[in-house]
Order: sequence, then C-alpha cells, then structure tokens
Amino acid sequence: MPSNQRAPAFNRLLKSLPERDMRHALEGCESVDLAFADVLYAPGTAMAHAYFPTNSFISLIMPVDAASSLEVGLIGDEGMFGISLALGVDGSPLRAVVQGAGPALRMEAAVFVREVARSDALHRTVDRYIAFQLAQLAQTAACTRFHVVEARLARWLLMTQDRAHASTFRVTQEFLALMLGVRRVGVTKAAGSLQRAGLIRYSRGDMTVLERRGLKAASCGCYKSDRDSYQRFLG
Amino acid sequence: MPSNQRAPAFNRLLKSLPERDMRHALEGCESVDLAFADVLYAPGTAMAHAYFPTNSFISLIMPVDAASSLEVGLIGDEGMFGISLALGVDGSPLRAVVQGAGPALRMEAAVFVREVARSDALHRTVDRYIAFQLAQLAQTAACTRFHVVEARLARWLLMTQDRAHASTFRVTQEFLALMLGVRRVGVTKAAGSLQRAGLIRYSRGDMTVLERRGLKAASCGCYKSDRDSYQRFLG
DNA sequence: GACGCTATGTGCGTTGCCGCGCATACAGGT
DNA sequence: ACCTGTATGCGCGGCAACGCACATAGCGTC
Repeated sequence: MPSNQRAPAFNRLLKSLPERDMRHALEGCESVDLAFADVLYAPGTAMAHAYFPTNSFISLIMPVDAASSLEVGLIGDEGMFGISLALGVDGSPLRAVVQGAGPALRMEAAVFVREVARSDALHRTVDRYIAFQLAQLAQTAACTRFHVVEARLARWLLMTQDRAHASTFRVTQEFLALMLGVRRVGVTKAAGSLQRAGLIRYSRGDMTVLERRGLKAASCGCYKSDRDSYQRFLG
Repeated sequence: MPSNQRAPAFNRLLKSLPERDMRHALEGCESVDLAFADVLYAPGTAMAHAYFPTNSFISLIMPVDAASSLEVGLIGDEGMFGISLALGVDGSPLRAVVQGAGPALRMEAAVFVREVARSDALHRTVDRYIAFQLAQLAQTAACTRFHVVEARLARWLLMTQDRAHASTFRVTQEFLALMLGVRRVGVTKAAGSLQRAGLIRYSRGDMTVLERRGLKAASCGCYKSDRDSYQRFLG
C-alpha cells in the first residue's frame, strides 16, 4: 500500500452501529473486491446487492443521453449504496459505477432489507444517510448550475481524495469530463490552471493533490457544505 | 373557482392509504390555507409541521447566495413536505416556499413522526415518495446542467400546471428567474419565444398554458422522466 | 526502434447566458 | 389626471463553455 494511504478497515456507517447490530450486520455481509469501472447497478435492472465500501468508492451517475452524463453522488467508506432497497422500491435512475477500486462489504438485497427491518439502529443510520444524500443532490444541482468548471473540479478532487484516503489516485481527464458533464477540453483547461497554481500534479491518469488548503480555496463552498451536511446528519 | 380548475379535495399520498390508516392520519391533520410566498421552512430552523397540499403547491429552493437560488423540487397534491421528519433528522438545507396559494393539510412534526411510526402503510408511502424526490433531484441536476432555458421553462410550466390543476396561474418572470437560476431577461427571452409559438400567453403575472402538447415538445425529456419516476414509485 | 494506443494540449469560430443599464407599459391609489 | 410601483422588453459588450479538428507526448508491444 502506498505510504500516503491509510485504509480504513471498516465502513463508517456500519462502525457507528452498536456492537450487537454491527456484528449482526457484518454476518450478513460478504467481502468483495471492486474493480475500476465495474457497474454495480444499471437503471432498469433489479438491485441485487447493497454495498458498503471500506477502501473503495462508487460514483452515482445520472445518464442524460448517449454522450452526456453527470455525477450526482460519490460513495466511500462514509456511506453506502442501496438506499433504494431501504426505501422499499425496486430501482433507481442512477448508475452506480466503481470509481476507486478496492475492498467493500456487500449484502444481498433481501438480507439488507431484512437487516434494516430488524435493527432499529441500522434503520436510523440508513435514514440519516438518505437525508445526507438528499442534501448532497440539492447541493450538486446548485453547484452544477452556478459554479465554473475549475471550482467544480476542485470540489470533485477534494471529495475523491477523502474517499480514496490517499493524495494520489487514478483518474483521466476524459473520465472527469463525464463526471462534471463538460468537454474533456474544459477539464484540460481547469486542471492545467490548478496545476500551474501548484495545487495538483497529474500526468496520464495519475492525479496527485499537493495542497488541500489551496484546493479548498479554489473550490466553491459546496465542498464544505457537503461536509457540514454529513456532520449534521451523521456526525 | 375558475372553470379551468378542478380542485382535488384530497392529497393523493394520503388518499392512497388504506381506509383505517388514512382516517387516522387525517385526524392528526388540521386544514390550513397557504398564502403565496409563505415560508413553510427555512434552513437552520426547527421543522414545525409536515404539509400535505390539496390544492396548493410548494417550491423547494436551494439558496446559493444572496442573489441566486435554484428550485429543486415542486410539491403539490401528489406529494408532501416534511420527509426530513420521517428520516429522523432535524433539518434540511432547502427552503420551502408557497408557490401556489390554496388549502393544505398539515400535521405537527411530533404527530407526523408518531403516525409514520404507527402506520406501516404511511411509512411505506412516505418512503416511496422519498425515492421519488431523490430521482427528481437527480433529474433536476442533470436538466439544469444540460438543457437550455427555454426547455427548462417549458418543463417548469408543465410541472406547475399539473399541481395548480389549472391552465392559468400567477407567476412573474422575476420569480421564474429565481426558480430556474437565470436572469430575468433570460426568462423574458424564453417566455417570449414560447408565446410567439402560441404555446403560452402571459401578461403581468398571469400565465396561461395554451398548448400542453406543444409545451411538452418544447420541453426537455425531464418532464416525462419525472412523471415516469412518480408512476414507478407511487403509481 | 517503429508502431499504435491512450492521454493531454491548442486553435478557432460559435453560442447561450451574463451583468448592466435603460426604455416601455400597464395597474392601482390618491 | 397624475404618480408610483411592478412587470416586461431591449441593447451592448463580455465570458465561459461549446463543437470540431488537429497537434503533441508518453507508454506498451512486437
């Protein structure tokens, strides 16, 4: 493991549960390794599993048309994928794609539904996480509307660094363009600007955050707002 | 009541409940008349009531800064305000503002929380509505990013007409600009274009939808997507 | 060491919306 | 009839991002 990386052994949502509930939930889980670009869920299909990333992370992507899409959520060890199951519905319009390879815990859909029904603590935690997702979606909608690409890119890098637990991670400009819903060239320009400012360094898919402080200043307030929301609902 | 208006006596979420659950829920409600521009909830305050519009409607607005904001949700008789209460959290980043004056049912926060706990049917319905709100938020984020003002305006008019249960309703361009997160002049241009196409007629705050068919064609697919989501989760 | 793939960077004309300032027009009150 | 406030319309210069096409640069492969 790279020296800049400290892998969490646990998923923070599960870890926050009382001992008994956590133990029971973990018994319903299996450990899996998620590979980059794995599609964990595609709209229109049945949701087979809920996922609790430990040292991996997952993008929630809203498809618009063949060429365009927009990332509307990012899930790492602070969260989970599968809230639709907890809400008792059979699908979601969002694609779930592995963005950072690594280990995760997963639960079969039926098992997750049963666990949520039997554990009040898990149910409450999941509900609070849903509240966070709602807040994050609203924040993303506003951010996407009002903020320039460079600021949105800075926010994205900070969010990703948090979930990668590393200052270096792999991500191409092409991929960033899809996440931010802009042209690749737009990313080139914004990333070049951040690099010239000494905040990041990158080359052929290797992205390194050099100065978190500076990135925060370059980002819009949405990064901080997201963290505040998480703190309020789940902190 | 204008002839083009057919007021629903009920809120559709409540109406969908089994007789017993609905009756019990209604007993926890009081009837109120919502006035235009009433602020039902402001971020940072305690949420005092849940609202079930019958023939009124409510905007969910994400504030960005003093000058800018963005509507991320619209709640009429097909929905409710107060899902945060059901999720067991104490607040939301979204302002709730009355956009269409009219009658609604409301429940004190504590009563609503108790009802959700005691009625499985209500709980399931609220959960499904939350799933819809999540889908609508994601749709709005993508729509706001990719679609031009004219299409977004058309979508907004269709959504509002559905909830106003009337082809005429009051809305100024200034207000529309705040909802769509654009300049008032941008609305002037887009609305003028729709009017020249014979799809709408408006003057000094009186907006009339003349041709729903044409408006749908002028709008992006997001209007249809929203309705499909609602149908899937609550239909 | 040539080849090909992927990743990144550049140029150019276009567009959708911005900020700002101002002009018109209708409505209601006195 | 006048005045004032609100609603709508228009012009101008500017900017961020667009679409498209092409240029460079690293890296693996045979």
